[in-house]
Amino acid sequence: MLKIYNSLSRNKQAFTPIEANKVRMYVCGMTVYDFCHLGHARVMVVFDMVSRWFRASGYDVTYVRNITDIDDKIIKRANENGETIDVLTQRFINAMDEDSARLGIIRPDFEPRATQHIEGMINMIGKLIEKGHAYQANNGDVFYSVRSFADYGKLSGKSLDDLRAGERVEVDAHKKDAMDFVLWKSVKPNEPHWDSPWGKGRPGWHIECSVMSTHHLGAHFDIHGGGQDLQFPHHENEIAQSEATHNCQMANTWMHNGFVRVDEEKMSKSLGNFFTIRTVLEKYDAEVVRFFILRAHYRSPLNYSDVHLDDAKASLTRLYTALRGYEVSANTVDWNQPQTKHFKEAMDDDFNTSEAMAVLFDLANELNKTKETATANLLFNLAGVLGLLQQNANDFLHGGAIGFVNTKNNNDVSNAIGEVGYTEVNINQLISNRLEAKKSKNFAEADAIRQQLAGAGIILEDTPQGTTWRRA
RNA sequence: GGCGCGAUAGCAAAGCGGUUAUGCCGCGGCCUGCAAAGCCGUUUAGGCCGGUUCGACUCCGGCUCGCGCCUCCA
Repeated sequence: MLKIYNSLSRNKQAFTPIEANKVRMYVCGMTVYDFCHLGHARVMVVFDMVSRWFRASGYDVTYVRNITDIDDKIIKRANENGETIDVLTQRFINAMDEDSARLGIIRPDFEPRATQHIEGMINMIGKLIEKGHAYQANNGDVFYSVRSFADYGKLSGKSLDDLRAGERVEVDAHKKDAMDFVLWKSVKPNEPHWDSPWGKGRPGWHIECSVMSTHHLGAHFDIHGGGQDLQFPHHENEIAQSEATHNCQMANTWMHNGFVRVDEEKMSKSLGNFFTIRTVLEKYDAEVVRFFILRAHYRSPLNYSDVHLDDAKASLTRLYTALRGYEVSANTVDWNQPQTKHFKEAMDDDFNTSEAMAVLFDLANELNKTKETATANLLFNLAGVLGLLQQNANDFLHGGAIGFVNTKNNNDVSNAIGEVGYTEVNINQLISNRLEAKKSKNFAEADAIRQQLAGAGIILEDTPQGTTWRRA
């Protein structure tokens, strides 16, 4: 039985789908005005893992992750760059898709863009005004009246009377209550706008998620996810909008993943301490990043540093080393074996990937001892549930380092260290040379070759089947 | 000021009221021409103070420290 920690009830609860065998989940995605950083990577990887586990558990999953493609920061950035909003957002959507693909993310079933749902937003705002939950202020903006929604604060556990609105940011004088939030912003010079019953303008941020989730999943769906920082006010506001509009619960389960931190501080654009996914991928294999994210529980804070990435790489190398040389193929996992059962119990316990991954290491250990292809297959398929170990083992082990492109593309191995680096051809030639030296008991020569390669980060390993190599 | 989260060995990170988490690193052994990989073994834990209990890292209370949200943020 799958249990999930629900932010709404603040405890783990058995998951019961609204409709048998179906999971409908919505996750707040990115605002596309810049490259995705590791915090975004965590949301993508975590909810990819969640959707994979539901599918592996036999559910028919509909996964929606939105794209915010209209917002203050986008407008500002487009102006700064002297490009149109469409060009800017499309560029970063493309970049996001690339990053996401490299991290092994299965694309969500729907990736709606806010600008495709303006009409739906206007409709929902209209309903909210009709029902007395929203009002147009005299500056033309339409606000949601938080005091009109009795349950406001139920997700974040906040009480309107205890909040310190205006503590850090000046309150808009047009609001009735300081915590009221904007649904529709009236047009300003040189800004994109749409026609509406309240004049030309554009939507606020919160309304888009209520509208897009309703559009794809209905008024009431199973899971709503996102980063912890969205719990308040964004998700609280979504609840206020959707539940006031539809008179029913919006999502049964609210899931929030923990932050990625740098030096014990939240990684964020405003703090400027962020690392973009593509920067990190210049140095580390994307699977190392995925492994790094999944080996921690999704709700725990995750500290980013090169030391931790190196550690993750070493761990993943152990798994791939075990798998090297086996012909593996995708199979259905039998969940009744001791190890798979353990894995399943861990995953069913609020997606405990840490513990589930311990099973992968148990299997690697068993494989190293028994050398049974069946065990290799089990390891491959079980890891596959998490989107791990799906590369060819040698490809992973050979591809570890950066900067070994032989621009001269020749087979001259005599002077290969340095700016040129080694190609597979170079390395295989050296291995063959070393083998000859070993045969003639010329160990000094053999060791010299091994040293030469080691100096370039290439480690040789003699096995009964011959010599293999990997990048350090 | 309000609300919430966390503190596990050198590092990372889980479960669990009593029985090896796991990975990296270190150390010893086996293996190896020597290594590497692998295998076997092994040193380092549970912020502090109380309480409950036959027994607590695990439950309860207090304290200290760190982090997050209350502005946009994944």
